[in-house]
Order: sequence, then structure tokens, then C-alpha cells
Amino acid sequence: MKTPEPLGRVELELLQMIDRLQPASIRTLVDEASGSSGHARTTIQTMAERLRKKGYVTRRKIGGVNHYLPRVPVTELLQRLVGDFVQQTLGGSVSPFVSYLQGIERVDETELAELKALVRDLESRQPSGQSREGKS
Amino acid sequence: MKTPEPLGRVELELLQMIDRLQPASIRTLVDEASGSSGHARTTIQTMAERLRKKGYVTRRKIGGVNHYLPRVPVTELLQRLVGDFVQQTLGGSVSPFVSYLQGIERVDETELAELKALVRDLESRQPSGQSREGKS
DNA sequence: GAGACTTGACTACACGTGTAGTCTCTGGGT
DNA sequence: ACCCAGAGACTACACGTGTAGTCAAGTCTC
Repeated sequence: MKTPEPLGRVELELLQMIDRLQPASIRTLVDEASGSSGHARTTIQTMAERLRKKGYVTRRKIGGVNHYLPRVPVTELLQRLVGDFVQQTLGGSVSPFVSYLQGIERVDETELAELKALVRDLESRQPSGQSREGKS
Repeated sequence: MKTPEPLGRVELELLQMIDRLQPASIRTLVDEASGSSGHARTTIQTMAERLRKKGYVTRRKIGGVNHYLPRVPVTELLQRLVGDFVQQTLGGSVSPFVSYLQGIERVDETELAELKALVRDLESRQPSGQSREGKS
């Protein structure tokens, strides 16, 4: 299994932007980013190329100009990142996450619904009694 | 407002170890870490000092030897990190988190309980009411 | 087709983090 | 008092990431 290349903060942002705007030319990305980050064109370009080297995006020439597209579904990627985060930073426990949610004033309705569904699902899955052990 | 100093991966690990073993001498930390990471004594020491410079830990001499202790409750810190992560990486959405949880085989019972409590809490806090997603 | 403008490739550099070596100091044992 | 082991301070260096400049190549406009 190929160890997935790590992503920097800005790289990830850009990747998500590419996902949102795909297929996106550098121009598009620069324009989009200009409001928020204001990175130079060459910076965006460097990042995009790095993402390409790392295998996260491809590019295709459209009308003589390169357009970038994600090579992996970003939702999947995010899930992986969550997993990494939970393992690495939280040591596998989700409690801090729960505490965090507890701390916000308001959670989006849709997300709350997801959460509810999750709990239901998790509950039905665990007859709450057996201690099944066995981690990788 | 103090912009909190960022923490590297290993730094955070060490901080958590210090929290667990407080007050911990370098020696203790090295021993503890030796099994897993096998960092050199000086590496641990450098990290510990960096944590100190960043304000995350203090040290106190006990029996002629420095012992490190956290200066901030690590649980709080973790919560902050979760917040940062959610904002920065997930763009404020917790859905990926939910998907992630959905994907694990088994969630610790205690944590599931927390999750349940959370949902109840969140629900009561937000009137909204009738989003009966019917996925029975 | 020439000049203007856009895009692309390559190069550079600073900063944080992970990693550790070396030299100094100090407390304990004999 | 002396020497040694362990602890502390300081220094060094590689690598990834963020940032961008420069120069070359391609494209568009007249």
C-alpha cells in the first residue's frame, strides 16, 4: 500500500478548491483565492504542481490551457484525514470531538440529523456487551 | 490575544506523554518513548524545551533534576485542536467526521454514550424539530 | 507575423519541525 | 578531593511546506 503523501495546509485548501471548481485552470484558482488568501499566481501554480506530483490531481489541456482535476474523491480523502487526526492527535478517542461539538452554539440541522442517524446506527450495531478486541 | 503556538506532530505526542506522566523527567519520557518511537534522549529534550518555549509546559527541579508539567489542560488543548481541524480541514462541516465514525467497526461504549448525550443535548438546544429523516 | 499577454517550468529561499551530536556542568560515590 | 554518570545547554542539519521570482514558451490580437 502506498503511503499517501502528506498534504500541507495550503495544499489541502487548494485541493478542495480544485474539487469545487473542477476542472479549474490556474487562472480560475488564482481568482478564486485572490479574495481570501491573495497568493501569487506562481504560488498557486507551484502548489497545484506539487499536488500533481503527489498524485492528488491530474491536469488536462483544455483550449491550450491546463485545467486541474482531483484524482481522488475529496470526500474520501477527508475521511482519511479525519481518521489520521483521530488516531494521531486524539489517540483514537473521539471524546474531544464530542466536547468540541458540545461547545458550539449551534450545529447545522442536516449535520445534526446525520449525527442522529449515526448514533442510531452505531447503537444497533453494538449489542453493548461483548468485548470484541482486535486492532491493526 | 495570544496566537497559540502551533504544535508539531511529535511535540504534541510528547506533550500528551508529559500530561500522562506528570511530573515527568526527561529520563522518564525517554524510557516511555523508547518502546514506540525510540527517539534519542537529546531529541526528547529538545522537544520538551521547545514545548516550554512555546508555553505548553513548565518544569520544576525535583531532586536536582528537571521535571516537566503541562501548563494547560490537555483536554482543553485537544478541544482547540479539534476546532482548528474542523474549521481548517473540514471547512466547518462535521459530516466527514460522521462518515468516518460510520466507517469504524466499533465505537467504545463510553464514547457512544457521550455521543448519545451530545445528540440529545444538541436537539434540545435547537428547536427546529421536525426533520424526521426516515431511514429506519 | 510582431508585439502583447498568458501560461508553464524551473529555481530560490525562509521557516518550522524532527532529529541528534557535542560540550559543559553538577551531584554522588569512594 | 576527584572522577564519572547523567542531565542540561547549545549547535547543527535535513526535509517539507509556503512563498514567490525569472525566464521561456505558447497563444491571441491586429
